[in-house]
Order: sequence, then C-alpha cells, then structure tokens
Amino acid sequence: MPELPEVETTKLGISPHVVGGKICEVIVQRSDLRWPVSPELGEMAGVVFVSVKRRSKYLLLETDSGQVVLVHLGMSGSLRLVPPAEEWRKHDHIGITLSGGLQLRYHDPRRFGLVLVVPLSEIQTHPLLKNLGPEPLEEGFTGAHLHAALRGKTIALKVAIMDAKVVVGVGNIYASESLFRAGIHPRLPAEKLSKPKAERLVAAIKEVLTESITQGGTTLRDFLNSDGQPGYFKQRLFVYGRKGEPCRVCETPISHAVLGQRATFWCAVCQRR
DNA sequence: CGAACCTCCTGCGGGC
DNA sequence: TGCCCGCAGGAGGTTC
Repeated sequence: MPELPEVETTKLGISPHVVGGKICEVIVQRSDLRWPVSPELGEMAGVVFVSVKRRSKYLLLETDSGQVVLVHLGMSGSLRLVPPAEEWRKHDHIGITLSGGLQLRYHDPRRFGLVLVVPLSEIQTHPLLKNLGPEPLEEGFTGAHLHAALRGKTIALKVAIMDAKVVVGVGNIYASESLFRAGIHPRLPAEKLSKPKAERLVAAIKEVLTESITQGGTTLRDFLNSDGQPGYFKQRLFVYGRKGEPCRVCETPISHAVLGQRATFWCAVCQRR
C-alpha cells in the first residue's frame, strides 16, 4: 500500500538509474490497469528521461520528447529496476528497458495503479493533477491553510484530511497516526478544528510523513533489484491496526470505527476532540 | 458545492 | 490443518 513516503522513496530510488536513460524497448504485458495504459507508451523507444518528479502520489517521469510518463502505484503497485533478462514475476505488467542496462519494471497485483503518457504542456491542467491541494511537506501546507480549507466541512476530520483537495498524500494509515500524535479525535467535525489544533495537526502530519520517509530511506541501498517495497510495516504504529490493543502512551484499548468507508483507529483518552 | 456511497482487483486474514 | 468467504484499500465517478 504505497503511501506518500513509499512513493517518495521510489522516486529517490529509481531517479539515479532512470534520469539520463534512453528507452530501448517498452514491453506492456497487461494494459488493463485502473485506466488503460496509454498506447503511446509503446512508441517511446529512443526517448530519454530527463527527470523524475513527484506530485501527490503520482510519479512524473519527464522526457526529452515533451511527454511525461505519469505513474500511480495505486494500492499494491511498485517500480523496481532489474536486469532486462530477469524473469517476469506474476503481476509484472510493464517493462521499460533503458540504455544503462536496466529495466524499469512495473508490478501491481491489484491493478489499481495507472501508467499514462501526458504531454508536458498539459500536465498543469490534467484532470488528475489540476485540483490537488498543497504538498504536506512543503511550506504552503500550514495551519492557516488547513483551517481555511476545512471551512464549511461537516465531515469527520479524519475523512477531511484524506481529501486530496485539502492536502495530498495523507493516506489512511497516516491519517490515523497523525491525529493520534496531535491528540485530536478523528470524528471531530472538520470545520470545528480550531486554529491551534490545526497548527498541531499540520505539525503532526509533517512529522509522521518525514519520519516515514526517513525509514523508507533505509531501504534505498537495496532498491536496485529489490522488490521495491519499503517497510513502513516495520515501523511502530501507534494506533493503526491496533484495535483493542493497549495505547502505547496510556494503555487504554485502541478504538476502531469505519469513517468514510475506511478503517479508523484512535485512543479515546489521548485524543479528546 | 458537500456528503455519502460505489467501484475497480487480488491477497490474505479470520473463522470454522 | 485446510478451506473459503469477505474484507481492505486510493481515488475517481455517481448520485442526491
């Protein structure tokens, strides 16, 4: 389940091997992902990657042809670099062989991800990207921004911070974890979040994501030929997935409910609205 | 516009 | 131990 830290880790891991590489061959085993893989991808031989960027959980592989390969890993996707001759695993759907002697392999069991080719000139206005809120780790994401973005929203705060128009990159796990760190109840109506609490929550989101990226970084050295799955599973989560288990701070059993169709976890003592 | 719900798909966990 | 059912989840789409 790639969350923003995993996508950032992926970006950092593949960049050194992808940037400057010329596409020798594109192999599409399956094109029925979240949306069909762009047919143009198969015609990109000879094109050179010039940069790898990230916006929200999208990876943008920019090329010298004015095209951008837009990749989203969905829930189960990963990118890894392998020798071109390496055997294709089950659910390896796309291989992009590069001049440097490696192949970028897209793997996605559930096929919730996507690989699209978008003209660079249309990136800013692309439907998937144009309405995205601020990056959580950039300066534009402040308590004031969050407070303003939640105005008029009656939905649960936890649901609201997962809305990409409010802020991008806060997935289900980190939404619960951030609220725990900020000591705020996930069911608080979003518009009721005070400015001081908004400041606390923003700080918590930045902390959680930053720490997780740091952990993802520990897997970077193994990124080449690895399965590309950094291990946030290994990190010590405070509340996520811990229903009924003792809170790591006060030992109260962790609460669980479904909010906005998503599993939500909190400590009823540490997080009092 | 906001809110609630639906959908895609497969691996895996829980239950028996 | 082994099988099977049903859940989980990112995020766009649909409906009200």
